[in-house]
Amino acid sequence: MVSIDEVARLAGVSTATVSRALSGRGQVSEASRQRVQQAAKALGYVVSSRASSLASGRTKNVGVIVPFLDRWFFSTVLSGVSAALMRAGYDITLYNITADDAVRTAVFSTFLRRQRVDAVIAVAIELGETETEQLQALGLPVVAIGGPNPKLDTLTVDDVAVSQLATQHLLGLGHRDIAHIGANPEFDLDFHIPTHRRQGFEKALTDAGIAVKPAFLEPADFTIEGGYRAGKQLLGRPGPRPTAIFAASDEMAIGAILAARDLGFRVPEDLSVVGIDGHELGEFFRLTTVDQFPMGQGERAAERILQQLSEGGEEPPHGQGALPFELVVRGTTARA
Amino acid sequence: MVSIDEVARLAGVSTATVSRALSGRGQVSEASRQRVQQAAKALGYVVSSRASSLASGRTKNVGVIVPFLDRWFFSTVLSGVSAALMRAGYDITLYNITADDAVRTAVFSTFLRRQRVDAVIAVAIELGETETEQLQALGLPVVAIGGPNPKLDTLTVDDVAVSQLATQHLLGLGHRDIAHIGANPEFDLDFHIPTHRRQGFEKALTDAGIAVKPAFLEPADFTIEGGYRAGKQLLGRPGPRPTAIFAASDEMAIGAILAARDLGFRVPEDLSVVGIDGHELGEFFRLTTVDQFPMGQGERAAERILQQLSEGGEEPPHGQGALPFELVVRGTTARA
DNA sequence: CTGAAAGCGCTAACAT
DNA sequence: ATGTTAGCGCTTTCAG
Repeated sequence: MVSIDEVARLAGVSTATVSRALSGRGQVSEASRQRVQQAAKALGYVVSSRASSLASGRTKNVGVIVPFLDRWFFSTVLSGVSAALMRAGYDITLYNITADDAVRTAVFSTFLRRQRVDAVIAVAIELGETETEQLQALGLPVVAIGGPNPKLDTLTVDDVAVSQLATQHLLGLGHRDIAHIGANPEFDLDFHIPTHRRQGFEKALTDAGIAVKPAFLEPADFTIEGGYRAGKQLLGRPGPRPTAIFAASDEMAIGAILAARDLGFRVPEDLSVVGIDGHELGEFFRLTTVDQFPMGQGERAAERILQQLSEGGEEPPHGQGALPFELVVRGTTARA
Repeated sequence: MVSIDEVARLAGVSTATVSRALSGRGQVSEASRQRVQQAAKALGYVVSSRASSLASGRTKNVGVIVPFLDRWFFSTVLSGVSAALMRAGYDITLYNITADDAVRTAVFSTFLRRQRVDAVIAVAIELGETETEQLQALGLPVVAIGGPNPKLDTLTVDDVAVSQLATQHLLGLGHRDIAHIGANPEFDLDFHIPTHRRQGFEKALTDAGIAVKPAFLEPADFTIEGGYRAGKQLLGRPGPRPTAIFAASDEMAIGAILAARDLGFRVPEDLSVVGIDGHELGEFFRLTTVDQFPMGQGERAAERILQQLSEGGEEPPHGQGALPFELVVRGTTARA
């Protein structure tokens, strides 16, 4: 590996000047800068992050914690984080907190404390009291997506508002008998998203003067299969049937659509269905949904971190940032 | 941050002994080891990877290169890699090679050369001549998933055999008019997977004495939507219709199933469909498929790397390792 | 604007 | 088995 000394020698300057010219810190004459850059390129020199980070305290690396990798939402957010960070020349170290509790503990008590990262982004992780403190104790910029967490800088989408919006769309189309798929107490981890989405649904209904029918509340596990089963329940059993279904995730909405088809219902003629998320499959199923732009969430978090890393220690924009969302009307909803 | 000196002082030994006791390298008396470990725990000491890696040359970190994060296959492989590596105490630095060519170039010429990683795993990346050389020039263990690449240690699944197996399953069920969805010349990046899968299909047919009908070869882009369109083509147009469809990916198979349903065909009564991959959605659609265990691929690659990293420089198991696959018969295939 | 030199926190000979 | 010590390859004062 070619080292800084060789570059210095070839450029005819000291290693200090090479360091300054390459990092952009401190003053270097244009002439020196040129010669150093040429020398570096000629030798194929790349600054050793080991040495650089030990000397400077900066690693040019951000740690990203995610609860799942193999689920669409998380990998899409990660994709956004990665794109924005790499563009800025940062590496990213990935911490996948799995079901394994030992791993989770180790990440907070050991992995993150190895001085390998300049900052941390936590994606949709419900942090325990201790974990939040451990994160703060790192003394690094931290941004959490999903929340809110009053102790951390957070980017959150207002789930109650999101599902209100989706429900109001159905209401606006003249639907009165609207069922809800989602709300599953046993599945209410991760910031109580299922609960919030049910609350927004109920609020929209109540505001419109419509009573919430318990029989129209079908719990499901946020998967296509779960949505399918719930759809079968809602549409297949005797008694009153809904004219529209609000599913608390796109995957459940897709499951419900498939269930409706299997039961001989046409969507949207016989049944309207709306979801939430902006899932990649939504387009294919022509699903009306509320997009929450997961890729953009990742990019935003990354930019926020980069900003805190560049600002020479200005007061961090600590607070609860609101994430955008948008109703996307496609083909699965129509007039009642 | 508590440093090694404080631990040494508290334990009443030198920093060298602390280092030895904590890393497990060199001889330390049981008594000293105990005292050091207690002191370290009491102070909450974690070895600084910056300092440690500069001094030792080891980073306890593996670089992983992936072409996409937001596609099921890649994120699932990554998930396997991550699980295995974290279990061994390794961090993973993620390099997402996107469509952006500048980023790709930067990864090979700069990011990977920062001395931040001990080894590299390349997931399903068709490496150029130069890139392969750059990887070798790092002087680190490298394992590539997908291939083969004669210059690197590689883990590959035999795509020709995989699709032969799937096709033979259809043949065994008595099907003679079998269509193929996949093979798309414009989409033939990434190790020519589309081409290999078509070859296996044709080989199985030929071996069974059946001529390949060009009209039964429908190109598609490996998405559900692409499979849907291809299915519509195959089943909707005038002329002879297949009794079975071999789709070169599960997502296309699912699209084809949906197309068949829309056209009024029952699966598997009127039409058998088989896919390839072992996609998470396969279960829901009761899809018969050839599973290639992506999570296992990631774990294997990680284990291979760990092995090379631990073996004190034994001859690396350089070679072309074969990855397992398995026919999973579910409900979308039946007798002709 | 530039160079000399003192570390950054740890590991690995080399002694003992 | 343990301590001493010389770096690892950079960055950053501090002088000039």
